[in-house]
Amino acid sequence: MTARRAASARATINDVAAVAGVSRGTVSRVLNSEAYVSDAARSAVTDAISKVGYVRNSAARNLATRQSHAVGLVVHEPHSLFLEDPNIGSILLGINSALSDADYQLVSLVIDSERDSHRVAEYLSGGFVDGVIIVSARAHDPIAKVVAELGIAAAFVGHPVDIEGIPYVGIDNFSAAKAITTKLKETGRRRIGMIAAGLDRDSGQDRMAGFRAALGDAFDPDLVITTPLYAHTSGIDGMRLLLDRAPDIDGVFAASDAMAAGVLDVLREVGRSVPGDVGVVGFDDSAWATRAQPPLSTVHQPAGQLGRRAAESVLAQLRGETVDTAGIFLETAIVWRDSA
Amino acid sequence: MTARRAASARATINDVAAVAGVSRGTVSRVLNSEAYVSDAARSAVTDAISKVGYVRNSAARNLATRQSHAVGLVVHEPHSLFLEDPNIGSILLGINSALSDADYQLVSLVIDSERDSHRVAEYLSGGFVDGVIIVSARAHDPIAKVVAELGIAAAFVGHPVDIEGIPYVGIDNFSAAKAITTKLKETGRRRIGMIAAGLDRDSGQDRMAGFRAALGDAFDPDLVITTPLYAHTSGIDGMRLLLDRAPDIDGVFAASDAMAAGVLDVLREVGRSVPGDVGVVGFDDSAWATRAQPPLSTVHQPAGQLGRRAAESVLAQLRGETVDTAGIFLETAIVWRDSA
DNA sequence: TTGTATGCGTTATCAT
DNA sequence: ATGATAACGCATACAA
Repeated sequence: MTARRAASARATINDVAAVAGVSRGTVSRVLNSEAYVSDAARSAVTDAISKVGYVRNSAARNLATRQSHAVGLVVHEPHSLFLEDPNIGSILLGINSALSDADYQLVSLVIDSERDSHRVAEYLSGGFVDGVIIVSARAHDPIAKVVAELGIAAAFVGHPVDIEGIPYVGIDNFSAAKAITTKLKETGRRRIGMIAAGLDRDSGQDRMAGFRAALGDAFDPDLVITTPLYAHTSGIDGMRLLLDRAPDIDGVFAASDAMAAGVLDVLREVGRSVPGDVGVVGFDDSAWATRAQPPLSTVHQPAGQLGRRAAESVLAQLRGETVDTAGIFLETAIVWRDSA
Repeated sequence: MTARRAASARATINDVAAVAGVSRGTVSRVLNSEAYVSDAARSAVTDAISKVGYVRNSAARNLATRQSHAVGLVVHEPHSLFLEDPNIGSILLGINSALSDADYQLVSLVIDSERDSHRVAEYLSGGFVDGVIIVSARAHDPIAKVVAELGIAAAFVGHPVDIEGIPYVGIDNFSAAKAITTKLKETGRRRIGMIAAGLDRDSGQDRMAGFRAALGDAFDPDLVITTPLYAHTSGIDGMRLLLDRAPDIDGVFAASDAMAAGVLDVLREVGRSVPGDVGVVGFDDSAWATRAQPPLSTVHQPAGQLGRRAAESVLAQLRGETVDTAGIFLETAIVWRDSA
């Protein structure tokens, strides 16, 4: 057996109009639920629609309205994002949910190569989408720049440090980091270190600042290890360094659960108990946190809401509303488990 | 500061034609790299294109050609898939890569509600996409049925048990399961159990059959625990049951790494060493495998290739080629680590 | 090799 | 409240 292509001719508005005994204009009006349609005409049209099995042709509609009824989601570095970022899935679901409610289609634009980057840039300027959502852009992001210059409706999830004038939604990383560090301190720790990452984004900077604020005078810059990636291996390397610099360390704040898991591995390796000898806290409340031994105390991010709010911002812009670009910050919650 | 909407009028083929001093037809020809265009005309057109900053309007093109140059990826159960399935990210990347090469746009259609399901079904019949790829459909999947009836170009990643006539690409679950079970047996184990899942798909059935085939006469149906989900908790529950039924068990094949990790947790809890007392093997070669203590011996899936081949099948159908629907099976590899 | 004319299926404008 | 009719921007068959 072999596969075949689509066939059957599709019904058009003309067919519907003919069956309903009205004009195309009237059909179009009921399709777009406009006013000024008689009940008789309306029911005749809806009957005809189901009778001929009409479904509207989007290409023609997009051409006529100059809108695509689609919103793009730009996904950079898909490898690290899809395989490492614990929140991306929930963010995507939140976006889809909001868009779905408004009958917009989500189009995922994944950038996995230089070629993709060009294609997507062209895609965005080509009218394929009415708006765009960008997740975790880095500084000097070329696509983000294109979007800013184009003036297309857009929103960021997470805020790139070098782009202004585009609304964004994120969490208050500073307060969250400060809160969990404070809680860690309150378990009686005296020498607390941090493994910081992603300093090329606001989020990374703010987590570090929150840590520092929580410690106040007790803050020791030597006890802060910085690393580019939020990866498991970064946690391992970071903890080794920390142990070198301060053998008497008794508390660690890792800026991600993945890194915190690495910290745990090193601690087990050198025979220090958790939370007995050392208290460890993470960030994200990802699968890493529940999987770890012991399960991690960490910061929960409202990932789904992050996506939903970003989508709603784009939708509002599309409706012509004026949107504040100051940034929306969603509440986080501390989840206290057994690692501290 | 406030955000604004798109503005600037876009250049059309007419503008290009005017600047280049040729007709629209000629411009269209060089755009589609057809033959019968003089070098002079071609270079004049390309110059004009960059001069006026022309980018083609897809809606108009789609309307004229009656094609969308887009392929949909239907993603069901996004929660479990994005949050649990270790391979979905790589599959998506493989699809995108193949589509990108052919200048097709990937459109992710996520189904997260009844409403989504209807929208997507309509979307598919509405000419928004030329083809569709469906990942891990279950039996009685409504979307899969719509696709089958529509006769639209399509391919499955993984094979739903009740749909015929649509090409699919997957791995040889039977052989893979048989191979890793055999290898586990060869480490000297005598009482080997299995935790099976996803029996509503070919993949789940085949893994169980492979396990049985590897054991031959030593196969004991009492040592096979079946569970619907490939989840971590399923592994925990399954291992407890197994321990009840066969306290002398010394080997376990879990049908996913997530479940194998659960097995490990239970074993640690009851004080049995791995791989000393019990040898454990998983399936997927996901992050679970490397994160586990000890790291899991498991079956590696060529996830990226899975996606790529499915996309290529759809592309071939779109070119009008006849495609075999017998199923394509990709090679797996055993990754031997420390858990057995 | 190139230009012209027509059609793709909607929406939107203007009469009626 | 409804019906004609003109865009929308491109591809393409046909003529030249």
